[in-house]
Amino acid sequence: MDMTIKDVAKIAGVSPATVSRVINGTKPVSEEVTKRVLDAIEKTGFKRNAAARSLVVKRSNLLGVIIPDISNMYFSELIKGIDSMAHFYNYNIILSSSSTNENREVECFNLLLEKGVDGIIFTAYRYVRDPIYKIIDRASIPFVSLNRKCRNTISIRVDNTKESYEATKYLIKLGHRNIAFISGYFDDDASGIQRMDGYKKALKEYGIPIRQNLICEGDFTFKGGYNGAEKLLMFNKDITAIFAVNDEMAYGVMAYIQDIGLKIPKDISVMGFDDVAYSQNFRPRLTTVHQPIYDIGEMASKTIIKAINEGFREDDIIVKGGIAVRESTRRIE
Amino acid sequence: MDMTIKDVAKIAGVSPATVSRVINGTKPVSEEVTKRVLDAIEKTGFKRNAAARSLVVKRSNLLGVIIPDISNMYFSELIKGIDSMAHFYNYNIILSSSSTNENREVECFNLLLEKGVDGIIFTAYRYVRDPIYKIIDRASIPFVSLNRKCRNTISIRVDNTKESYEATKYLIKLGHRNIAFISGYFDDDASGIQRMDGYKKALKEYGIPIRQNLICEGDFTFKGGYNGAEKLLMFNKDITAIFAVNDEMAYGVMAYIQDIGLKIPKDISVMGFDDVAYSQNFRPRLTTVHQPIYDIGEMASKTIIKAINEGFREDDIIVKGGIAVRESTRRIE
DNA sequence: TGACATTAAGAAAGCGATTTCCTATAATTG
DNA sequence: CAATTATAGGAAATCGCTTTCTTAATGTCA
Repeated sequence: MDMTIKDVAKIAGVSPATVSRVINGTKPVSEEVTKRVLDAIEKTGFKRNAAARSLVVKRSNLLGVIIPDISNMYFSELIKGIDSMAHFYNYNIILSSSSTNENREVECFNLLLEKGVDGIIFTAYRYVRDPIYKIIDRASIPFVSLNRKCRNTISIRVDNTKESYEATKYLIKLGHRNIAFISGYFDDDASGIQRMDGYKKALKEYGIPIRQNLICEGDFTFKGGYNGAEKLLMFNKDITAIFAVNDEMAYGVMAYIQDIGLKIPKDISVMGFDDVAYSQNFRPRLTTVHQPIYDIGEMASKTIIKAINEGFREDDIIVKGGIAVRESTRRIE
Repeated sequence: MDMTIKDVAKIAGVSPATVSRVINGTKPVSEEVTKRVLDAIEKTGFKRNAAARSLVVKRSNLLGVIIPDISNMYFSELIKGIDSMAHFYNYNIILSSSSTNENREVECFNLLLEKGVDGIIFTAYRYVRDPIYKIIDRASIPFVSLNRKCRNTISIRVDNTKESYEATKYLIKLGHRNIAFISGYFDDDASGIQRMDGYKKALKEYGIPIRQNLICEGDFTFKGGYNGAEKLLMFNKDITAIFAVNDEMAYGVMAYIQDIGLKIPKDISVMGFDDVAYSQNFRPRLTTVHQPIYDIGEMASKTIIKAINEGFREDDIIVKGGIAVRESTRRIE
């Protein structure tokens, strides 16, 4: 049923080697023979068998992508960028949702490795620990880690501390003093914690005391933001601004504020982080730290493909962020 | 560098065949030998080469997934379901964004076929035409088409006409008579058009004249919804409800309404379609036609894997929807 | 105890491509 | 024009695994 290169060769009256040469352009083939081969391919609808091919060329033109939750806008935009650039370079991506589960994450790495991907782009959920480091160190392909520095790996990320520092400073300059913060997991070892560092640094710089009860642990979900806001506002009536460590939580915060009948930004200013697509759309539009998410995705693909071809395995690329000022924050006296 | 089954065999002091049997459990191997093989695998970090394997077993355990835009919430939830169930059955998914481009769509099919996927799940962007039918008819793997009936293919979908009819009826029963409709593309041949049919059917049934200027062509994007609302409300001051053919456009509609200072649902009711995750979150919460998106994804995986194993290629599965009543609609006199 | 059935493990073929090595023909050159 | 060099295309090896076909060893039964 499915045609092989031999079938095509027979029909075109040439050897399989010649068919291969026509397809890949690896060696000159006369015009006349080329035409015969092309015709045979067209006629048979032949598609070369990728398994057989990668067995000999030792490349699959497949990129593995591991992310915690594909239905999170941040990740879907990222993937869109990754896929687009991968496609440009003739790669396809194998997607693997690690959920929010470390074992599953390890499983994803192993599965992708077994599938013979040429490289893996991943965003670790919470931390990167020994089992994953062991896999990375053993494997012979390059890895790109997004949003987190990671040994033996190419990392691409914004300067979380700095961006968060700037965002906090922006709120302070608007006159806010009682700025609450909804973080990621306290035992996270990357973006969440770094963003908290930036927040604290800005407060310190302006001589504003860090109040532990204005800092609330979050989980990057809408509900986490909602609950965080509830907890914060219930006990701290003086809060004038809330800075959430990602946009999804910021929208949760806004929902709570709206639910208790307050207005944004009149009563409370809200600042997010990430600048996912809907933050420019949904009302009120969110003031947030902009990450060029799609571009980071594209960069990840481009970089890993370069790494595959040139053989390097480590780098640390910082991309620029910036504050997208929109409607959810305002100046106060 | 990378270990092969031969290396493992040598270290364990057995033949490659035996190693294969231990890994796959295809034939009994004595306990003692099994242990030696397992140890060797552990020690070497051996991962079997998927290319070599699928070359002989003629299966890749890979599912192709083609969707127009992964950064659209509807599709990302879908993919989450697909991936989750695929993982359960030991499959991985290769994702391919077709963008909103027919040529690219065809390319995606061909690329996935070449990669040797065992089946393809797709959501066509606008219509399915000859080039794609040709591919489907020629291929020896099963296809699942989401949200659209399609020849020689297993389709899974909600009854768009019926659900849309019910939604419109719901608005009518709330007292609305001047119900505007923002459709998909007018030349779409599936969900968009079917949803419009349902809308018209309900109006007819209640003796409400269909006013062509209350129907506006949309494109499934936020901006499309926003612009549509603008166009509709600019010229038809009597509109009391707007029914958009998907949630993203419904949020665009709501944004426009808010921007001109009107209130939802006090001044205008808004109805969506799809019930993506954020529709339960963002305020005001959207009243919308519920599709069990994640479940449809799971079902797609399960069904296609069954089709792969049992060899069938055609079916038409209708899943139940229903109206999720929330905050964006209200009763009027 | 001899004949037969069972069982574990090895040898070797084969999956469908690519690629190296080789040959036959055409082209080039002194 | 003979000798050398280019060039197109074929034959066969190879990639790493699975699987069929054997074989040797053990167990069973009359």
